[in-house]
Amino acid sequence: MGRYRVGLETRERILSATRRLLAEVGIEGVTLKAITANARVGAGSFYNLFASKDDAVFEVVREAIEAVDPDPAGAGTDSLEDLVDAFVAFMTGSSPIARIYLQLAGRGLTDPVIAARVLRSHRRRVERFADAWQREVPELEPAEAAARAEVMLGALTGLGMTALMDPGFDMRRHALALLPDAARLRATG
Amino acid sequence: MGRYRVGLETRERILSATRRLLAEVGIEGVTLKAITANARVGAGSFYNLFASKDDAVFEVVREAIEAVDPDPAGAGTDSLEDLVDAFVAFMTGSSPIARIYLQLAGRGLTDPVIAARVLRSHRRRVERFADAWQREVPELEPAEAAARAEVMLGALTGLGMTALMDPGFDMRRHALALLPDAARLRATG
DNA sequence: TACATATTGGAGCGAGCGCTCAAGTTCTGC
DNA sequence: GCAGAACTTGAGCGCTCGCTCCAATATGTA
Repeated sequence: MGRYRVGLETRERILSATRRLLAEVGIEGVTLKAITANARVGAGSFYNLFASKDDAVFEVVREAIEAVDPDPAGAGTDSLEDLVDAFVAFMTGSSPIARIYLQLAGRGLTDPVIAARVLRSHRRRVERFADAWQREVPELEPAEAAARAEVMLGALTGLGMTALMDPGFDMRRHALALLPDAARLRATG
Repeated sequence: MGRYRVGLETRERILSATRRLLAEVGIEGVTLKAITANARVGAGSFYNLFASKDDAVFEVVREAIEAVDPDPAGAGTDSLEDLVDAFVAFMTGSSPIARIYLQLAGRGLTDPVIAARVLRSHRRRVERFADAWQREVPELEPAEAAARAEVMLGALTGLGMTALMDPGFDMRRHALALLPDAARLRATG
């Protein structure tokens, strides 16, 4: 499976086509026919290199998440409004990863394996937000900071869904309302 | 569509079969064949009563949501905490339809037809929440009440997703944090 | 060069999908 | 009890799906 030069190149073309299609039509819209047509490859070539369609899809999603994940060093210097802005940009920006992420989360509602993966990345993000809350409002109990982070992320996720369905939706405006007064003033100032 | 007694009964049998199947096998598992076999009805009868398969699915979801409505008549008597409690009950209660609702919303991220339907019901709900905000805090500008309703519903949706993936998640606790102080005190007694 | 192995395209398989349609049956109001 | 609307059936249409198969060809190795 991909031992000769041409084979590896074909593999890359297939992954690239899958990536492009995931971005354009989402997880359910990705068909084998679309992938092979887009990669200009026969179905036989595809199955010479991948065990199944899902095999290719998971590989692309894995790579995409990895590319976005980094948490650069986790230095802990990001403010609450930084995090909110980053999340809004993630949802409303040009990158299609957000849509895929939410569709994956939707699958997680019935697929325990996917649910575990989604929850893990969710928890990591809640921690980041909780830390930022603590820095913003130092007198907060840690549990209270965590609770506020949870609510904030929930709201951002929900607002993101609306934003992705309704292009006219001003996600940033609503998202900023989630900030404590001081941070909101800084952000809108 | 469903004007004679038998027709209405058939309609109920179909909805009941759809409800049962949605609960048992999830949204992907519900096929027309399964519905009609389960309801002991020909495909033609189905299409005499429903415009499409999705039509029946939406109806089931709509009814499930309505079932937890604290003010089905729209009398304008529901408080903010009533609405939040109803949403939490819908998400965390015994009915498996909440899962279906969120999966439908997920499909709306790439399917414009579904997106339109989801957004329509979303807007209706935002209005209900906005009215309740207005009643709770009369000095609020209408636009501000609408904005708070939007954020609140976004948060409830996002928290619902977490709750459905993580059985240990205390959705109600986090949801109540979204209420204004007076209402929160009333709700937590 | 000779040969094994990897890679290729694409016709086509079998299954399953949502949905249509023509024909016959049942119900209701008058 | 009759007209006509509402209801019913289920074979089957047209389509798409993931995937298989295999002869032809390209590639790397000795």
